[in-house]
Amino acid sequence: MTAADTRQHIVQEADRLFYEQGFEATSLAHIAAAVQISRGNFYYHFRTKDEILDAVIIRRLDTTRAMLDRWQAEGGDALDRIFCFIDILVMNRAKIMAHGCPVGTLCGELAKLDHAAGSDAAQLFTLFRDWLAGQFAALGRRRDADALALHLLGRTQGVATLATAFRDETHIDREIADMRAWVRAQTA
Amino acid sequence: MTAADTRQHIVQEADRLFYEQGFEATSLAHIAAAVQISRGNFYYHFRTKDEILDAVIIRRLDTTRAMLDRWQAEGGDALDRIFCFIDILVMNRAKIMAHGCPVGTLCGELAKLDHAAGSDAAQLFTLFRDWLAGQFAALGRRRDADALALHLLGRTQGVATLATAFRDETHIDREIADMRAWVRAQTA
DNA sequence: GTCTATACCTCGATAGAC
DNA sequence: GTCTATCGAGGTATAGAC
Repeated sequence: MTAADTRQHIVQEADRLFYEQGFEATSLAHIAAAVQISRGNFYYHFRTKDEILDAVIIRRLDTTRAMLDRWQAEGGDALDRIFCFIDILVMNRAKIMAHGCPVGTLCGELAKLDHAAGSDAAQLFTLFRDWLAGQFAALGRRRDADALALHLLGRTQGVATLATAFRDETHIDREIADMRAWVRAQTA
Repeated sequence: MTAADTRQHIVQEADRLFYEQGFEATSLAHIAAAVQISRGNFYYHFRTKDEILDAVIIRRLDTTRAMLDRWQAEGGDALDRIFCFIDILVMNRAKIMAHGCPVGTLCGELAKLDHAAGSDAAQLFTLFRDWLAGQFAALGRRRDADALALHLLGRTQGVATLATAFRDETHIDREIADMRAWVRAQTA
């Protein structure tokens, strides 16, 4: 096992645990157990717990960018691409009901902790915001593209928050259908 | 200082700190310092930290019920009352940008902690949900009142989440105006 | 590069004086 | 009813053997 492999493994498991349990509630012992290394070994790869958080955020930024690029390359029109975004809620429904949106809950937790990495985490939202604005611009809504992007982003966050609290699948399905109809209405 | 006074004071400060910093990040030492009592004295009033959480949730349920009752008694129509609900976002804007929605963030944190009190915290949402459904029913939307209530509740949660992440006042104002227009359109 | 052992701190919680 | 003193567990982080 090279150092890079172990490091990547740590970041991957930390990413999952930070999402499932929260950043503060996840101890280095949890991560070490998941990666099957000792707690001491951890400090060969990272100097502090905050450094892991930074690495996790960078990892999420990378995977998010890759996902958006993939959607962009898949050859549909802007409407199809916005539906890809909404489909995140469909595909991750179970996880969202259990742990919320990975982006929204991380930003929320870091805000409460008054953590310096809060602005880095918010860049994850910015990635979606700018990408969505690009799609709405392509649909001929260049003037209010950013407002439309924020609106849709906010709708997904609201659905995720209520999904966690109520675990009401009917509500999720209805809101998703409503969002799709709203998007279609923007272009018509 | 009677025991009831001290207890009430503890719950009041715990309520504030749980909102500002989160439940887990707030230690008994924080609360004791805010109330200006010793850590030991704490255990005369509560046996565990979880018991404080229960008391905080009950306090929030009580103050929320009182607020909804006040709105109901204030003598406007259902449309005015729904606007009172939306105005929470206006009046608590600064706090929401700093710490999010007190209900949404508590439910989210307790879900990640897999905490038994999570369902109690969700009752705070249920209070708003049922009250809003009553208003929509009064507006002649009895058949889909609950769906409309959940939709509006979700919208406010989305705004709160993005407000914390972006601290973008323009976005908050725009979404509030949009929500008001949406409510008006439901009754027309 | 990974380990064991451990330092040091803060946490929730308890005991007992006043 | 409030205090001081303290316990044991578990947190982050470090030292040094292998």
